[in-house]
Amino acid sequence: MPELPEVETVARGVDRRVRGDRIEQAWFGNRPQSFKNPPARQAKGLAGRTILGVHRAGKHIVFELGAAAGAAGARGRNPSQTNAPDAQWIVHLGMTGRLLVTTPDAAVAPHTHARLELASGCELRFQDPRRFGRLEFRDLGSGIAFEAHGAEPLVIGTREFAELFQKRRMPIKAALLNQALLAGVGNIYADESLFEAGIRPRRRTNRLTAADLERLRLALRRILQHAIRLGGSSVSDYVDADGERGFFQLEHCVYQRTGEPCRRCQTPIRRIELAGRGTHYCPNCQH
DNA sequence: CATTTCACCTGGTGGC
DNA sequence: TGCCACCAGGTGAAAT
Repeated sequence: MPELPEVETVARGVDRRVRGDRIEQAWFGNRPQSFKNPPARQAKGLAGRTILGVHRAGKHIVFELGAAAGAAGARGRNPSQTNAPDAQWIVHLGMTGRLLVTTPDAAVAPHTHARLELASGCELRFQDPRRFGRLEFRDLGSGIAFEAHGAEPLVIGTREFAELFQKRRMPIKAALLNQALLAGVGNIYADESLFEAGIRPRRRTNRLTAADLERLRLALRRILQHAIRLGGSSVSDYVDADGERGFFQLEHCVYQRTGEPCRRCQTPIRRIELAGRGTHYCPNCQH
């Protein structure tokens, strides 16, 4: 399932392939739950725009878009010399979303909900069988720029991280999954970072010491960075923008290893349900 | 207000 | 071999 490392990998791959390209036209499907605003409006807003760059914010992929070229610039306004974006396209992959750069003649996979034809001849395709993903177009002339609600786990410092959790009483794993606190952590990396930090998932956040929280912050950062280097975790059907799988699933210590021996102490990994999610930990290494 | 639960989805899996 | 119940989980709304 796409979490921060997977989304980062996709965003980098897409950026490398489409930065500077122009969207000739866009085709959208009609499954309403895939769209935060009407697909016809998204298609119209995207057509003709230039892709200035693509980056990740939390679990979202943000396309920064420049004004439609050509005719639009002729009308008195400066043919915007600046690279300031005037629109954004925001992609959330949900559980099973894929964002792929393909050739136009590649077979269109089932559950493809959007296709962007680019001036270079490539196509950018969004497919999502389970439809937990979301597509959103924002015109920055009339709306506000996208912002992830939570802090970036790779950037946040010691004090700010501790302040996020010290006042709350929920289990630490539930807090890690809360995107309004930290943006980008999902089920895999919550379990793996709690193992690395030696903290049980049910521990209440306000009962954690400053040392616990700092170990957790560093564990999160180390694991997320390592996972990004390995192209993310391909546990179900995750692939990057070129259709390639990641390799971090080979290094999981607890996630989906129920009953298997802990890599550190050989104790069987235990599975519980927490916040409605399968949760995995080592009863010996985590306290 | 803070926290917990549940519905939304479909492909893959395991049991019979 | 076929059929079906069940599970996976990110998010936001509803419930507690």
